[in-house]
Amino acid sequence: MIEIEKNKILLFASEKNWVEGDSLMQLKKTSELTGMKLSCGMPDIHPGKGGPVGASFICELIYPHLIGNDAGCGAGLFKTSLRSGRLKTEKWIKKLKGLENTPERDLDEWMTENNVESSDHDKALGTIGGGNHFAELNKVNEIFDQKIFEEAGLDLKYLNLLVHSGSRGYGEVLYRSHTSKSGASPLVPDSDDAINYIEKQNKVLKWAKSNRKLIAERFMDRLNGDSQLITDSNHNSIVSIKQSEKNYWLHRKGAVPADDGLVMVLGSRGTLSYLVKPTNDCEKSAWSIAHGAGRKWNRGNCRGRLEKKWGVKDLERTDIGSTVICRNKDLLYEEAPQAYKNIDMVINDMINDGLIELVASFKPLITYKTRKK
DNA sequence: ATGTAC
Repeated sequence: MIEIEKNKILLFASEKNWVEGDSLMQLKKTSELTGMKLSCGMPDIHPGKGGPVGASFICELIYPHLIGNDAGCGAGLFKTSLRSGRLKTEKWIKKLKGLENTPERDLDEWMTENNVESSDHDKALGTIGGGNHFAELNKVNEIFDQKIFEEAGLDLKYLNLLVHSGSRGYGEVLYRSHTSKSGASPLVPDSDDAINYIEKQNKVLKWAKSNRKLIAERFMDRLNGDSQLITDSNHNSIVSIKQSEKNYWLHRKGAVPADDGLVMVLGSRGTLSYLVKPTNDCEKSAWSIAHGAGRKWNRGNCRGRLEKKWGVKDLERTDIGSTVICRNKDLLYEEAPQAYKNIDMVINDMINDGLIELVASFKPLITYKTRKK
């Protein structure tokens, strides 16, 4: 951990972890906002639109623009009924299609069964979305803590599904409800607007979690199997916390709660992802840990940097042997493993700072993004 | 990131 400003700005990264300068400038700028008590950069910090991605903030006020338009975005890990000893990868790839479309099943029934409140965004429920979102079938690669692994409900003999998605248009509407008239200005806690915003946000967070569950079910419908939730954590949210009898608002942007069970730290599609157990020492990082490898290149650079050396066919197959389903060519390049930092650096930094213990690692087999051009 | 924008 590097103390950029004593008790005010902390960076949970080692000296050898390359961190883009712009993201540190953003971290500093954010720390100067009115009411900001503590700003923490995670080891996967990189520049974002309203502030850095991969950061947690403890603040007296509420700043929606720091969270952005995808509140509730997160990752869910599901155990599937597919045996890991019987891979039918080619057959599965053929069967996986249409996940970007409105669900074919009876949504009303599903929403009732799963306690999802109806909203203007029902049609998007169960769809993956764009950007870095995906649904990925994976295989346990290594178990570091057998006891926690088993207690979590995982089993080496079965494949798992990792779903990274968010709140789709619902979060966008929430974001705009504040920023269209108030921009980057804060909400004052206990004001009607603040209460209303947080209430709406909490609905959005629930919706996004349900979205991941339905994506998992739709994915497994196509492979004639089922899925069982192991752990789900969002990485874009604002929650209230109490510290020495005072109320604060904990903002997490591309950072995962460290006080709510096991967490999947996402690699790129060409590397392992890690299931970790946050430690009680995470108080020092505002009860937050990194959400993934973190971008190395911004989206606009990727195709230009990679196209000469790697074609579509190359990128559809990763070094780790997994297959990527992504018919959108720009997106295929934007989300190439090369565009991300090394997940092992992020994991090692967190271990060395005492933030996490490893439970298991997972190797991707099929990463579904979109069949639409 | 987004039922994507002048």
